[in-house]
Amino acid sequence: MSSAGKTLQLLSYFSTSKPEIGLSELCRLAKRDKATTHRHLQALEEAGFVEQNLETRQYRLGPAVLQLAQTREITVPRKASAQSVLKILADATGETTHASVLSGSTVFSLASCESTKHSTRVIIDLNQFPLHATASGLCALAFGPKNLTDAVAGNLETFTEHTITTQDALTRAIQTTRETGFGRTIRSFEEEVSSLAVPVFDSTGNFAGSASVACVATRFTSELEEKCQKHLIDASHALSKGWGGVVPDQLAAIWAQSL
Amino acid sequence: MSSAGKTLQLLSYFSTSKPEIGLSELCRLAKRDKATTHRHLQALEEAGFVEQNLETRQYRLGPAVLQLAQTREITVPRKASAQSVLKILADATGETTHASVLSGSTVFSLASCESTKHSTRVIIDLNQFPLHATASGLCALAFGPKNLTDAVAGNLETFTEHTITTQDALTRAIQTTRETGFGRTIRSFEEEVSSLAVPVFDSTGNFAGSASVACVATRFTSELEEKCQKHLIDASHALSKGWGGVVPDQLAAIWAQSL
DNA sequence: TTTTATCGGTTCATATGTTGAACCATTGGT
DNA sequence: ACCAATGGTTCAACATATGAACCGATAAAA
Repeated sequence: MSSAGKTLQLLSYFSTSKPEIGLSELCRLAKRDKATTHRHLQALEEAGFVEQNLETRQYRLGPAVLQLAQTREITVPRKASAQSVLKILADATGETTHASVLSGSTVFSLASCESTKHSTRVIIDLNQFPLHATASGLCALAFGPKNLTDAVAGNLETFTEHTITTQDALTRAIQTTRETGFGRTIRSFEEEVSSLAVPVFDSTGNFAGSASVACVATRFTSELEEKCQKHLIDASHALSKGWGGVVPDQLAAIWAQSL
Repeated sequence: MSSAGKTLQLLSYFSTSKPEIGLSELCRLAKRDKATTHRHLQALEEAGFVEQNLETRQYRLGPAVLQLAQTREITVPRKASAQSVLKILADATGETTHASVLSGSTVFSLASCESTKHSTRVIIDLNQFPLHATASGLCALAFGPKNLTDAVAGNLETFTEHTITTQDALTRAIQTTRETGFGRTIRSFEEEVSSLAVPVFDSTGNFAGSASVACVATRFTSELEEKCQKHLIDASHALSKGWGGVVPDQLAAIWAQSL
C-alpha cells in the first residue's frame, strides 16, 4: 500500500464510539510504527483532516471533512434522500434501518436510522461492510459489478460461527439473493443481528447501494421477515427514485411473485 | 511536502462549482505529473475519498467523506470548537466574548468567555438572544434566513431607551449590518453594554450563528471598536472553519474594505 | 525518593517507495 | 487520415518514507 493509502487508512479508525485517539493507541490499532504514524498524522493535520485536542493531545477528525462532505452531497445527493426513506422503513418495521453505497469494490455506510419501538436495538457503527457477511454486501455481490467477486475471493474473514467461510457457500448465497431479490444474513456478522437487504439503483441503471433492516436476532420471526420484505421493496423503489434510477423490471417481478 | 500531503491536497480542488475533475485537468490544477497524480487518485479511490464517474472517467468526491463528516459532527460539538476561539478573542480585546447559534428562528447562547483584563466585565447569562436588540440577533436577521424578519415583526420588546422599537429603524439596522458586516448595538439590550458581532457559517454555506464581543459601554471607544472588528473577523473565519463552512467572499471583501 | 511504565514526539542511517519522461491506447474533432 | 486531446502504464533514477533507538515528561508503583 502506498504511503498515502496508509495515511488515509488512519482516518478509518475514528468512529462515533472512538472519536479521539492518541498516538500510541493509533499505532496499536493500525499496527504501525510510532514515528511513521506521527508523520502521517501531521500530514492529515496540515490538511485539516484531523486536529489535536490540545488538552489531551489526542487526535480527532478535523473540519476539512465537513467541507468535503458538503461538496459530495451537493454533487451526488444521496444521504439526504436516504434519510427520510430510512425513517419510514424504521417506523414501519420497528428495527434499525440502514443505507449503504458501493464505491469501487467497497460497500460504505451512508446513513442509518434507529427505531424507537423497542428498547433493545441494533446500533450500526461501521464504516465499511464486509461483502460476504452482511445482507447489504450480498446485495452488492448479487446485483453489483461482476469483478466484486474477485474482491472477496480468498478473503472470507470469520466473524461468527454463522459467517460464510467457503467460496462455495458464498456462491450459493449470492445465487439465493439473485433468486429472491433479498440479501439475507442470520447472525453472520454479529451474533445478535439478523439482516435483510435490497439493492438500490442509480441513474446509470446500475447497482448503487443497498437498503437494509438490521433486526435483533431473537425478534426475527417469519412474520417480521415478511413485514421487512414488504417495506424494503418500497424502500428500494423510493431510494432508487431519489438517486435517479429505477428498479429493473425483472427484479420487481421477482419481488411481486414472492408476496 | 509528503506524498500523503500531496495526495490529500488533491481533494481540495473539488468544490461545488467544480465537482468532477478529469486526470489531465487535475494535473494542471495541482501542477503535477500525470503518473503521480494518477497514483494518488488511485490511493484516494481505494479509500473511498474519490470515485470515478464511469461514463466520463472523471473523478468526484467519494462516500467516505460523508462518514467522516458524520462522525465529526456527532463527536465534535460546536461548543467545543467555539471555546478556544472565544478565548483568543477575549484575550485580544479584553472584553467578554460570546458565541450563539441559530436554531429555527431563535438565537441560542452557545458559549461565552470573560476576559480577566478588567475587573468590570459583562456577564452574559442569557439563553436566548432577542433578535432586534442584540448584535448577534442583528447578524441573524441580516445574514440568516429571510423568514426571520417575520419572527420579530410586531414583537419589538423594549429593554432600554436605546432599544430599536420600530419596524423602520430595525430595517435600517439590518441594512447597516449587511453593509458593514458587523452587527452593532449600543446600550440597546442592557444600559451598560455595547456589542459588536459577526456572522458564522456552517457546512451548508448558510448562516449558522454569531460571534460577538460585549463591551462595558463606557469603555467602548472607537479605538476599541476597531480592535474588536479586526479580531471578530478572525473569529468568524475560525469559527466557520470549525463548523465546516467558510465566510462568503462577498462578506470577506466588505470587511477587507472597512479596514 | 527512586523505579518503572506509560505517554507524545524526534533523530538519522538505511532502503524502500515515489517520481516523471516517455510511452501506449482511445476518443473526438478537422 | 491526421492531429490533439484524453486516461492510463512502464521503469530506471533517486528522493523520501521508514523504524529502531532515543529524549523528555508525566504518573503510578516500589
